[in-house]
Amino acid sequence: MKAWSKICSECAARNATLCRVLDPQELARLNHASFRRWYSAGQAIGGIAAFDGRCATVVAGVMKLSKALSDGRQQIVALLFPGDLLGRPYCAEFPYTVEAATDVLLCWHGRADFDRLLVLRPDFNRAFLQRALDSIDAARDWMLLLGRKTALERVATLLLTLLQKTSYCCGDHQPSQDKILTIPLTRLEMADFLGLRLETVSRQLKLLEASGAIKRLDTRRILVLVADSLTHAAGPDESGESIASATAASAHR
Amino acid sequence: MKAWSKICSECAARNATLCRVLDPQELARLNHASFRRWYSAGQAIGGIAAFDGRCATVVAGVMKLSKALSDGRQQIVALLFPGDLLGRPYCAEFPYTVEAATDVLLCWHGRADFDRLLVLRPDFNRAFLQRALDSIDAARDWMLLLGRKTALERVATLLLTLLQKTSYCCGDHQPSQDKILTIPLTRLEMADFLGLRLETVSRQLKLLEASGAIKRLDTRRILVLVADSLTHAAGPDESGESIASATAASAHR
DNA sequence: CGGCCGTTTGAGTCACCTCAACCACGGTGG
DNA sequence: CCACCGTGGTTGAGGTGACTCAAACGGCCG
Repeated sequence: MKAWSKICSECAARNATLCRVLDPQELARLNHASFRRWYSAGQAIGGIAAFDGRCATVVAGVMKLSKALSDGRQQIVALLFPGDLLGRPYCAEFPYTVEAATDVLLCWHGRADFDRLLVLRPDFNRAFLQRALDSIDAARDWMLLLGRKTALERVATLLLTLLQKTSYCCGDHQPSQDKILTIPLTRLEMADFLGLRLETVSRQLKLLEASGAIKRLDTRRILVLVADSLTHAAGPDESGESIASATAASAHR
Repeated sequence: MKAWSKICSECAARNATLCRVLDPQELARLNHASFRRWYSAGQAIGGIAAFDGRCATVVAGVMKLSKALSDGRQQIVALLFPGDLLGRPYCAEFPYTVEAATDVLLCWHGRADFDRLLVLRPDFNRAFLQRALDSIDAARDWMLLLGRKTALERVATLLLTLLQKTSYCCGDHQPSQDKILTIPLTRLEMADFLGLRLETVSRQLKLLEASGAIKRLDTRRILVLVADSLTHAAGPDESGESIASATAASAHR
C-alpha cells in the first residue's frame, strides 16, 4: 500500500476533492482541523446520528450508503469513491447506513472549519453545491435504472459506471489501459445496488461473458473485452427527449 | 380559481418557498426581476437546454421531472409541488424532461438576481442548499421503493406521499381534514413514477379499495378511509439500521 | 349518436425470484 | 500435510408477481 500522506497538498485524492479549490493558506488550516482514519471492509460507521453535521472526504477505497426496510430488504443508494464527500453539514441526522465496501481511508474535517469555509468561501460553497446537485442527478439516473431497466441492462450499466468511476479515481488501480475492472462489491452488494437478487446478478454476468463482452478472471476482477458490447447491453441511450414529437407518436411505448 | 397575486409578499406559495427567508427589501427586488406564467397540464417546458441556469418556483399545480430511454421507457424522477424550486443555477443543462402534470403557475426568477442572492445572502444560500440535500434524500428514498418494494407497497406509498405533500401545500385543496386525496397524475404517470405498468397500478388500487383502506370516487379523487391501513400496506418501516446486529442475524433476508 | 381518451378487467406469459445443492477458496487446527 | 469448516459464488429447477396483449367500459365533446 502506498504511503498515505497526511498533508492535504499531497492528498492521494486531491484532484477529485472539494478541497481542490482552496488556496494554500485555507488548506493548511483545514488540514490542521482534519484527521484521517482507516476503516476495514464491511465496517459500519457509528450509530445513526454519529455524524452530527460533520463531513469526511473519501481518500481511498469505496464507501456505500444504503437504506433498509425493517424486514431486511435493502437498497444501496450510493457509492462514494475517492474524492467524494460523506455527510451532511448543518444536520445532525444522516439518514443512511454507512459502510465501507472496501478498506477505506476517510479524512474527517472539523465541523467548525468546514462550515466556516462554506460560509466564507464562495468558490468552496459553490463547489459543494455543485456536488450536491450532481448527487441528485446520479440518484435520478439510478431511479431510471431501478424503475425501467432489465436485469441484464442493470448489470451492464453497473460495470460501465464502475469502469468510468475507477478509471479517473486514484484507487488501487493501475492507471494503464488494461481494462481490468476490479469490482469493489460482493455479488450481494451488487444486487442490493441494482434492485436484484445476487443469483440474478451472477446469471447476467454469465450471459455477458457468454456474449463475449467480458471475461471473469475471478469473482472480483473482470476483463472488459468489448466495451461497446457492454454499452449495447446496457440498453438504449437516454433520450434528451428530442423535440421530435413526431418520433414519439410512433415509438412511444 | 383564486386571484394569483403578482406580489411576492402575497404569494400563494409563500410559506413553502425559498423566498421566505428574504427580507422585504430583497423580496421587492426579486419580485421586480421575476415574472409569472401559466402552463397547462401536459405542457412541456422548452427544449433540452431551455433553462440556461434560470430557476423558477412552483406557485400552483404540480410539475413532473422525468428521464427516458430512447425506446420510450420512461421514469418520473420527481414531482414538484407549490413552493418547490425548478432548475439548476450556474448550469446551462437541466437533464430532465420537464412537464406540467396539472395546470401550473411558475414564477421565473431573474438569473442575475437569483445568483446574486445565492452569493450574498448566506441564509438564502443555506436554504437553497438545504433544498438540494432534501432532494437527494427524496430521490434515495424513492430508490428504495423502486428497487425493493412490491407493487402494492409502491402504490400505497405514493398515496401516502401525495397525501402528505398536498396537505400542507397550498394547492387547490380544501385545508379541511376530509381526507379526500386528489391525485395530480394519470394512471400512466403514476406507473411511470412507480416503475410499474398502468394496469398494475389500477389493479393495486382495486386491491386497496377491496381491503377497505380507500374508496375511489372517480379516477382522480380518492377517499382515504383508513390511513393506518394504507401505512400498513406501504410496507414495513424504514429501519434506522438498528444497532442490533442481534436481530439482523436472524431477520436479515 | 359516435368517437376519443383514460381507465378497468381478464387471460396468458415471462423475467426474475425462491429454494436448494454444489463448488472454490482460504484459514484453522490436529 | 490434510481434514474441516465458513464464506461467497455459481448453477439448477420450479414458482410467481408483474408484464403483455386484448377487450370492454364510462365520461366527455363535437
